[in-house]
Amino acid sequence: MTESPYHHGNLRAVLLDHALRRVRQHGPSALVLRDLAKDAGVSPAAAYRHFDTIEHLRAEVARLARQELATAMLAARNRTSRGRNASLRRFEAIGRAYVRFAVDEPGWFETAFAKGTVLATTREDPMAWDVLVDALDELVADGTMPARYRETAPLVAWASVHGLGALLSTTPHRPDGTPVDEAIDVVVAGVVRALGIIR
Amino acid sequence: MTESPYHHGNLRAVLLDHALRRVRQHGPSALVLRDLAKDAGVSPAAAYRHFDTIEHLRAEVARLARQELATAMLAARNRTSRGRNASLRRFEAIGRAYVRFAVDEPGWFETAFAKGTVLATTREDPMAWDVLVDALDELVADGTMPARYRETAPLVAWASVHGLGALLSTTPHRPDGTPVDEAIDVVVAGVVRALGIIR
DNA sequence: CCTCGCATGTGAACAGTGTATACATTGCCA
DNA sequence: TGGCAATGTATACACTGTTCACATGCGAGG
Repeated sequence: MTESPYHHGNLRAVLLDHALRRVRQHGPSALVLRDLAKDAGVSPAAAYRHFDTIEHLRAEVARLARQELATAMLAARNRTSRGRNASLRRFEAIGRAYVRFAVDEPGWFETAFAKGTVLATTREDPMAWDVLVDALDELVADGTMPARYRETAPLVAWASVHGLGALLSTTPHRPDGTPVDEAIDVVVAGVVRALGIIR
Repeated sequence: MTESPYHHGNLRAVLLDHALRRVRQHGPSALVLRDLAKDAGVSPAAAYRHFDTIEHLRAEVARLARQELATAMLAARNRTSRGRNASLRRFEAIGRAYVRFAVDEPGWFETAFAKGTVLATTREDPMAWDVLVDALDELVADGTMPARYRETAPLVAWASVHGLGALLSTTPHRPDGTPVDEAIDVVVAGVVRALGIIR
């Protein structure tokens, strides 16, 4: 495959793949049309057969980045062992994974939430949101979390981890400040208290 | 003043002023050198006598935007009446002001925390950070907040309001979701609980 | 007071962007 | 098999940031 110069068939996917790779290493600003075209061995104008404008391409890459985030959260969730306090440990693992993703993959994280790319966070790709909601339902179901906080819990939890993630991925890690892992523990513990959970 | 084409003396300040104005209305992407030069009635190259590169200009504009944020927080703090629970109401007012700034001035908020412009949030311009820390000290001093949470409180509070602000200013306000004011109330209440404060 | 030096601004150019348009190629289907 | 719609090319254009040689004028030292 990938022989004929014309019609190699999946140019759209190839462009997105290279975009995701570039953005991962060098951030959203590394997403430049002509470079992607060169990566794919194609003329710059060819991209316009698949994306009306580069903003549309950018939006799609952002969606894929958000998908990566959801995958990381889900993986962390499934990595958690069963047993005592499993629901709480799962919930904490998800939160930690969110911030970890922001720190370990700053390029993807920044891309995921770049202005103009998010049309409706919870509507369009409910994956990450659903992972959170399911974890919260579990907490209520086994009595770990008071039901009265259930309604507001998603926003409280999401704001906290998103804020920490944004701060840690934007600000270069200062050697004097709190180490990353401690910061994560602190914020996750804060969320747990905010949800009325007593350990 | 502003007569001689050459050496109008405060070009640097004028450029920053126009940049702040443009960025306020149309976001960070509206910061284009040639337009700023045109605004100031000056050749594009003139800017290079005051800024090595546009990134330096951007960084300075970001600093000014963060200063606006701190000013808004301080104003909200001082607008709070004295009386019963004054320290808590002040603290809440500060948090609300942070998110309100993100919602009401998305251009400035986004500019303030754009990647690469924040060298060390808490170090470089401690204004906003200090406002928060002072409010927390007050809470501990009058016994509203347990002292054991004092150390981790700044990070918990900051992450929450910054996260909500980032989400609300990035995501266009969806008519179906929680109204902005309710979202703010929910998150602020969450922070209060996370800090072990019982109303 | 004058003059010369240095800070500041100008003009023209260049490389790198996204994008539009006219044209070329190919796969597919009637 | 012939033609047509989908896909890719070549070229050009407007708009970025940036550089460099040159122009200007303010202010300090004779």
